Amino acid sequence: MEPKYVFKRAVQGRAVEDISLQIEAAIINRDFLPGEKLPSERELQLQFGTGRGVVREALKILKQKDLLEIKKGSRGGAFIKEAEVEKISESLSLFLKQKQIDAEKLIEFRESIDETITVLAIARGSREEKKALYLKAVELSKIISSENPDMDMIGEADRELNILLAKMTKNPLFDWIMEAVQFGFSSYDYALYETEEFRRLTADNWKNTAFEILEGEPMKALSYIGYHYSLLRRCIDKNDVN
Amino acid sequence: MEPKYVFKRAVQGRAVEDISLQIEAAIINRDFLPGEKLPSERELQLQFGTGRGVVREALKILKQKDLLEIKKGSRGGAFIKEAEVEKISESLSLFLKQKQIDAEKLIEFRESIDETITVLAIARGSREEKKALYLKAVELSKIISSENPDMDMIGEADRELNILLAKMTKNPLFDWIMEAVQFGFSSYDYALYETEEFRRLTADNWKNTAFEILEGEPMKALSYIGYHYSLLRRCIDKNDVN
DNA sequence: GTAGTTTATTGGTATTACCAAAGCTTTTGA
DNA sequence: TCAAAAGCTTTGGTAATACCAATAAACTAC
Repeated sequence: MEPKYVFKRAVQGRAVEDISLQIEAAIINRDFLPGEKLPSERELQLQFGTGRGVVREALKILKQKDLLEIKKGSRGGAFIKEAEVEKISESLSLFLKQKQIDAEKLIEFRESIDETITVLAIARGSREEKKALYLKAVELSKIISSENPDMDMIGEADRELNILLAKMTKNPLFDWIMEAVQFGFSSYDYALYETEEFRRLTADNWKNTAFEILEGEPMKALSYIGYHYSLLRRCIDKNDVN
Repeated sequence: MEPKYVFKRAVQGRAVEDISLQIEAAIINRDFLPGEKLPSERELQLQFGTGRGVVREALKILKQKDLLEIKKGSRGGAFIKEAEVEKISESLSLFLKQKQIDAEKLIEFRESIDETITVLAIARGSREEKKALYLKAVELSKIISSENPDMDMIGEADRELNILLAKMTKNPLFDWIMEAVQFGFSSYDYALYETEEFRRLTADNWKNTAFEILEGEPMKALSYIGYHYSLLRRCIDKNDVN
């Protein structure tokens, strides 16, 4: 069987770049659909008229761009991947990490985004989603009132709450931004759950927020959101020696 | 001279991943500062105890992540790079393309950010900055009322207005995000300036917005911001055949 | 028919050799 | 004396080859 798609010979001297661009273009152009498989490395090597090494380097780039998923073994290969927010936010969070942003700037930013998200979530979230959010908040409360609360579970629950909320906006951009700021800066959030007092206050506040979202009360929900960040600020101020 | 930093041997079977993670960690951890150079590929190969191929694949990944800049020749090598917003917008725009996100989602997102930016800009921008913003808005008006308005100049002025505004927040996150979402999708903004009618309305509106910011009137400024996006939406609706 | 074994495919790694670009050093020539 | 040119050296870029390792399908024995 002849290949479904034939690539052009790569230009010498910048073969890796050329190859990755050709493949990327083909994907964007929907010549390969998500789930489909690229030819094997050995086959690509022939089509591009290069060594296998450059093909591999190109594939690694595309994998990093979250365009490909690579599987080993028989019937393995490079599969076109459906882009996911998680991977995209990674690049933003990496950027933020490198820029060493201070806590207050980040909190301010997140708070503003969170307000919009909350309003949209109330407007667009389905009743099921709102219930799920509330249940997750209750779950967080339970984890926290247990004897020896597992910090990892708490962090995970907090993260999931934020993600659930962002998803309810039905706008992937909010997903993206929330994932990103959280991805790199969960450390700040952990601060909220370190002392018993803040732990309880925060969990209760999440429950209240989720409740008002369920009730469809934007102003009340927003006031709880504000309280959340006010708690966070107090925590950071106490902990940080900066 | 012995190397400044020594990496650990890479684990067999996922050497590329391991190497790229080790180097990334070292960069994030500031073991290498922007502008500094990693050891040569042949040196890294020794430190990681691997072949040169995997080192190269790892470096390509980090280059794609915008962490490295690679130069050929004597005194060449992999240099640690100062992260730039462009890369974020690139990956964001790739994501939006792949997901086929429609304009409305983008507008919605930008509008919400813009509102916060405006409020913060009024609160934190210096009088000089506010004046500069207003002057830039006047300049845009002038460009537009000229005989044959240069679309590139218009686009540039619009972009600068947004940047000025974002800078006034004194929070770089707003800067970055605005740039990121604007960069990839300036095409939509251009739509606003295509017909003579919208061109004038938009420019006037910018002037009004800047004026209210100068006056320190957040509510009035916000209402103009809202009008800006309402104009944008009408434009897109008219132009887009989707 | 099912469990275990073999085998073919495909990505992962190592090695080696050579090319190409770019900076540095030496030579050349006025 | 000094500047242009030639050559040298370092370092990334590419090719070719061989072998390892994982995986799924085909096969075999019971």
